[in-house]
Amino acid sequence: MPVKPEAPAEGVGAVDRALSILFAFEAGDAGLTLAELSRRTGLYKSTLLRLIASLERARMLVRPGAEARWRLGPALVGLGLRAQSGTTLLRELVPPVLRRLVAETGESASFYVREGEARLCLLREEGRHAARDQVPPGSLLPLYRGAAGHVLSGAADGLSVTIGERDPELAAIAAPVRGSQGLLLGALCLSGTATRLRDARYRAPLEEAVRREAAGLTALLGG
Amino acid sequence: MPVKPEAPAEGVGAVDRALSILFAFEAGDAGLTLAELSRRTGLYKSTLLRLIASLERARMLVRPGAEARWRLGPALVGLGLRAQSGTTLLRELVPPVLRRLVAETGESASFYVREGEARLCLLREEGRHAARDQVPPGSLLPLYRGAAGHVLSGAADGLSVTIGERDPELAAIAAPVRGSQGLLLGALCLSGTATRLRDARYRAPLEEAVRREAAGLTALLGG
DNA sequence: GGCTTCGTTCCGTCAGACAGAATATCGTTC
DNA sequence: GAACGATATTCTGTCTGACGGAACGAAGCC
Repeated sequence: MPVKPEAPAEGVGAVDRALSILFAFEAGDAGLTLAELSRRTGLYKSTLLRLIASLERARMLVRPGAEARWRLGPALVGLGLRAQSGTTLLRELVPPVLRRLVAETGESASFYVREGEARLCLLREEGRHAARDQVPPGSLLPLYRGAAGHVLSGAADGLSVTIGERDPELAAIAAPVRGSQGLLLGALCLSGTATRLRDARYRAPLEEAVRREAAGLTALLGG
Repeated sequence: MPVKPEAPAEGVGAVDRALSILFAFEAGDAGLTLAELSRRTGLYKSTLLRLIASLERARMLVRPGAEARWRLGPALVGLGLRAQSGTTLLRELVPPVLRRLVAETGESASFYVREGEARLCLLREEGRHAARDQVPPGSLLPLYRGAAGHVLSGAADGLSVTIGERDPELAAIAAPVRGSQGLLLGALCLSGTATRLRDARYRAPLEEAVRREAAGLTALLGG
C-alpha cells in the first residue's frame, strides 16, 4: 500500500518518501537496483541514496553485496512479528467464536477493530445464506455507520442493531468486546440482509448469541 | 535495534526520527501514548505528531481508538513477510546441508550472507567438539577477514581457507553458493580450532565436503 | 480551585533536504 | 582501445520543510 508523496500536507515529506521506497518492493524481488527504485518511486537517485542511508542504518534495507542493489532488511521481520503480536490473542480466540455464531445462526460473523476514524474487518466467517454482505478481512469500513461502527465509535455502549444504515439491503448486530480495565478491543458482529433481520422474532436469538459470545470473549480477555 | 538520531550526518534526520518511533515499541506493548513515546524517543510531542501522521498514513502505526494511543500497524506485518521471503528458500535448503556437514565432519557449519561491508551469520549448526568458535545466528562479522569473508567480498573466487585470521585460535573453510546468473548468494562455511584445521590431512576431507555441498546448493538454487 | 500532566495547535526561524548538474564507473558493441 | 549508453556517486546553491517550544485546552488528582 504505497504512500503518495504528493498527498496533502500532513506528516513529513521525507518520511513519506522513505516509506515509499519500502513499499516499492514486491513479492519475489530479489534485489532492486538504484535505477529500478528510481523508476518505481519517481525519486531522484541522489534523494534515494540519502533516504536509503537511513533505511540501511535501521536495517530496514540491506545491500547484500558491493553492487548497488537492495533488499528489504531483517528489522522489518522483527517489527512485523512485533506488530502481529498485538492481535495474536484475538486471532486465536475469536475464530472459534465466529464459527459457533455462524453454526448457530447461519448469518455471517465478523470481528472489527477500530483504526483511527475507520473500522477494520479483522476476522470473518461467512454465513450460509446466499444473500449476504461481502466484507473480506482486511477491509476498512466507515466508523460512524453500521452496528459495529456504533460500538467502536462509542455511539453505542452495549448491543447495537442497525438496519439499512451502511447499505439499504443489509443489517447488522454488534456487541463490544473489552479487555482489561474496560478497554474496548473490538466489536463482535453478525450481519445479513435487512429483510431477514428486520423481523424481531428472527433477530432476538441472534442478538442473544452475539451478546453472550461477546461477554464470553470479554471474560477471556480480562474485561 | 534502535537508530541513533544523533548519528553522523548521513541519511535524513526526519527519517531517522520516524524510524526511532517504530523501534520504541517493545514486545507486549498494547499501545503507547504520546507522552510515553516522547519519553522513549526523546522527541518533542509536536515533532512526534508530525512524524506519526506519516507513519499512520503508511499504516505502520495505527491509532486503535479516539484516544491518543498507537500500536504497530499491519503494513509492518506485510513488509516483514516480504522481507522474509527473500531468504525463505535459503532457510529451507541450507539447514539440512549444515546438519550433514556437522554429521560428516564434526566441525561447526554456518551459512553467511553479505550485508554491506559486513557478513551476517544467517544459519548455523554447532559442531561436536568442545573447543569451537561461538557465532550465534544473527551475528555480524567482519567482511574482509575469515574464509567466509574472503568468499563474500570476492577476494576468493572458489574455496577459501583461513587459519588464525579473525582469531588466532580459529580457522575456517568456506565456498561460494551461487544463484541464477552466477549471483553470489552466500558462503557455506566450516569452522573450528586452528590446531585441528592446520593439519592438511585432517582438513582435506573437510574442504572436499564444503566444496561438494556448496556445489550442490548452487545447483539447487539455479547457479 | 489549584496543580500537574497530557494532547493539540501554532508559528518564527534556519539548516536540512532537495533537485539536478557534474563526474566516475561499468558493460556492451564495434 | 574507443565510443556509447546506462548506472551509480558526488557535490552544491537554494529555499522551504521541519523543527523547537510556547501557548492553550482538557483531564485527572488532591
